[in-house]
Formats: sequence, C-alpha cells, structure tokens
Amino acid sequence: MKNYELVLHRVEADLAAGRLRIGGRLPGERTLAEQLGISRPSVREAVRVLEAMGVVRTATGSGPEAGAVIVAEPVSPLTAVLRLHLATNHLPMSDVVQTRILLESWSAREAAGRAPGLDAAELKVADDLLDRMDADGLSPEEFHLLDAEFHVALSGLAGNVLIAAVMASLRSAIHGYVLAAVPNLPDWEAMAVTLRGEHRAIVAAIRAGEPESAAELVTAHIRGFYQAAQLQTP
Amino acid sequence: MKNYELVLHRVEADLAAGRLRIGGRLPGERTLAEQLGISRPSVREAVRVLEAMGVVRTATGSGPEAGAVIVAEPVSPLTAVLRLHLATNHLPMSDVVQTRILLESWSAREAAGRAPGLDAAELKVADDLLDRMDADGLSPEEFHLLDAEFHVALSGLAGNVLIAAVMASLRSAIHGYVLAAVPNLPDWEAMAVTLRGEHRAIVAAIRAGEPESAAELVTAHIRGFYQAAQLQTP
DNA sequence: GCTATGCTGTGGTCCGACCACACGATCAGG
DNA sequence: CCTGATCGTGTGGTCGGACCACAGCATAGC
Repeated sequence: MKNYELVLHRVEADLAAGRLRIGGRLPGERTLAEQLGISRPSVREAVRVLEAMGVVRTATGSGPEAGAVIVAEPVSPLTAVLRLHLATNHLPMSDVVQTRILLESWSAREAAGRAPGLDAAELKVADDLLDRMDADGLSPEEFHLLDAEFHVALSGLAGNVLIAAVMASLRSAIHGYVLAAVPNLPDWEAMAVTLRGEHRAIVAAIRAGEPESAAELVTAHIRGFYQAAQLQTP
Repeated sequence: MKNYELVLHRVEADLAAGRLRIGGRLPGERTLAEQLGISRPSVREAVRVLEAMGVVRTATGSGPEAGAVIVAEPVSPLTAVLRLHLATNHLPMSDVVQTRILLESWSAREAAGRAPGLDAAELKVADDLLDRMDADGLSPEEFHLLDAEFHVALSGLAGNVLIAAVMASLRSAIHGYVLAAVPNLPDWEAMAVTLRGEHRAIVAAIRAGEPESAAELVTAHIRGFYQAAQLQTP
C-alpha cells in the first residue's frame, strides 16, 4: 500500500463515519503527515487526488475558507475523466452523444411525470435562460454556453443528482466539439431560431405534464442539431 | 496556474495531438520536471492525479512495464468518484439505483435491437457467467459478484463504451450496499433461484431480438430484487 | 554457452527550507 | 473609546536534494 493511499482511505472512512462533513476542513498537511507517520509530500499527493475527485477544495491563507475544505463537487472530476479519455481516442464522441440523448430524454420524461410538483422555481430558471437566449447579437459561443446551461438545468428537473452531474459533465466535454461544428451549419441564425422554438416546446411539454411528448421533443431536438451540423449521430 | 496543472495540460495536449498513445510512456519524472521548469514533487502530484483518472499506470523498476505507462481505464476513476461522493451523503443511493435501472434497461433494449449482429462472442460470455452462477454452494458474496459481472457484461452488449464504463462503476459502488441487504431477504436461496431464471429470460429476449421485452424484464428484475431486499427503489 | 553479479534508470519516500497569502490580534493614533 | 495600520501565525505552494526498493540488462566470470 502506497503511503498516499493511507490518506485516501482515512479520508473516505472519516467521511463515511460522519467525522468529516461538507464544509468541514481536513487537518493541516503537516498534522496529517504526523498523525499517519508519513511525509508531507505523500499527504500532498493524496490531497491533490481528493481535489481532483471534487471532494476537497484547497486555498492558501487563513480563515474559514483557507486550507482543505470538504466539498461535494462531482461535475468537475467527471468532466476531467471524460475529457482525458476522449483525448485518448478510446472513447468515441458518438457514444458520448448517445449517452447524452438517453439521459436527457429520460430526464424530460421524468420531469414531465412529476410536473405538478415542486419544479416551479427550477422551471423558472430554465425560462430565464431561454429569455437570455432570445437576446440579439449572441455569438455562437455565447449561445451554446447558454444552451448547455439550459440542458443541464433541464436534466436537473428530474431530481436525480447523479444523472444531473453526469449530464453537466457530458455537456462540458461536448462543448468544444459542438462549437467546432458550427461552421458546418448552412445558416446558423436560422438554426438558432429553430433551437429556440424547440426549447420552448420542450419546457411547455414538461410543464403540461406530457412525458412521452417531452422525451420525443428532446430527442428530436438533439438529433436534429447534430444532423444539421453534419456530426455523426448514433 | 499551479505548477502541477502544467503537467496535466501538457499530457492532455499530447494525448489529443497523438504524441502520446495508449501503451506509450510518459517521460521520466525528473525529465518532465526539467522540461517544464518545475520540481519533481510538482510533477509527481500531477502523475498521481493522472493515475487516479485512469490515464496512466505507474510501476517501479525498468523495462517496458515500468515507469508511467499510458492506459485507458475509465472504470476505476468513475468508481472512486462515486464511492467518495456516496460517502459524503450528498449522493443518495436511490439515485444511483435509478440510474442503474435506466442504463441497464436501455442497454438491454439496444442490445436486443442489434441482436442479429456480432454479439455472439459476448453473449457467450454472459451465458458462461450464468452457468457459473448455477453452481451449488455459492455464498451470497460470490453469487452477487458474478451477478455484477453479468450485469456489466449485459450493458456492454449495447456497444456504448461510456455507458458500459458507468455501469461497471455503478455496480462496484453498489456491491457493498447489496450485500448488506441480503439478510433482509426472507429466503435468499429462493431469491437466487428467481434471479437465475430472470437472467436466462433476459438473455433469451436479447437473443431473440425483442427490445421492449428485454428492457421490461431487466427493469422488473432489478426492481424486484430491491423490493424483496427492502431497499428503497425510485 | 551459461550463470551470477553488478550497473543503471525507474518510481517511492522523506527532510528541511522558503515563499505567498489571508486572517486576526495587537498596537498606535485620533 | 473608536479606528486604523501593522505584525504574527498558520495555511497551502514550491523547491532541491537525498536515499531507498525494484526490475531489467550488460557484463564478467565460470
């Protein structure tokens, strides 16, 4: 067992046992090193891994925000894993897109199924994003960033934090890919108009509590864009 | 920008540009440190992160297997992220189970849809696993390990490496949870018989090319177990 | 020709030091 | 008494250097 793994196991056990909670802080690196009988560099390697896993956030200085604070940020590690493995070319982008369609259509169906419920505030967030996307003079970059935010917000309506986190990371990883394909579109302005209309229709279907309609609209929405941009669709 | 991030960006760029390939090796830690003008501890922190992300595998000694070898192992990092975030209690197990049902039912539907195709070898793997699960005297531990392998193999039939990887990590993270619930079952032996039969039926539906049937069988199979074990089901 | 022995380069670990930073206590001035 | 600047202290960030264990390979000896 490598020394830095001692720290990882210790932290995971402390988390599971409730000795460490979100918002709490890890002991200082020097303290941790002494407690476990290892050196500070070994502790630091472990803290780096925890940071990459989205479990701690480190900052210098003093005060409540300084040190290694326990957080729960699953999106960034998932994004990093996705990006790195896409870079190795052992993870086809088409699989990522296919996964996106699956998760988003499911989320829309689920959200519509619980429509009478508590989504009012979150639906408002989605509406606001759509309003901002109506602004004139948005660059493709800005538009697609808002688009990504909208889709992530949609997936959050289903109430499954794991699926929402995976969706957010998928969308981050896809973003560059989408932007690179914009020049393939014969008429980006026209496409933007189409996308805006489809967005409104999706939200309307969810609000109306029509699961199957919402799911189909989402699927068609995503597929349509990828086909228009001449990207491979699964 | 922290120094170790220099290494991460460098490696990601090298991967994307094809300068680093699976099976290749990272430059030595000392070399990398000199090239980037940073210290070896900083390089080591980055290598640890890459290792945690499933992109490199380190080993001491010399020869082709030593050093930091580029690999593509997405399952272990996903499992680690899942385990850690489950430990923080900010990721409900019910969401994990719900995700599992979604991915597995989709995989079964997809696999059945492409049944006439090339799955022969992979279907055989699933069959072999089921044969091994028929052995007498299997402990719940052994049985559920084989069960997990079977479900992961099933999700691989759909041909989406991302979904297969996520499923494998979900199953790893769930395993302890499932085992802890076995004592809740009124009659584990009877449950094992039921599960075996359902497994066979699922494979049969896929082989017969019946997507909807396969998906429903999988959903019922998973839901049935969780309900019998008195675990919360979404 | 075969075996044993070192040599070499790899990661693994540690130590000690210094820096930048941010908070909070302390002290000087009003 | 209040307000302000100042310094102390503890945090992570970085560095250089050193030594170890390990595995393969070249070499010397048989």
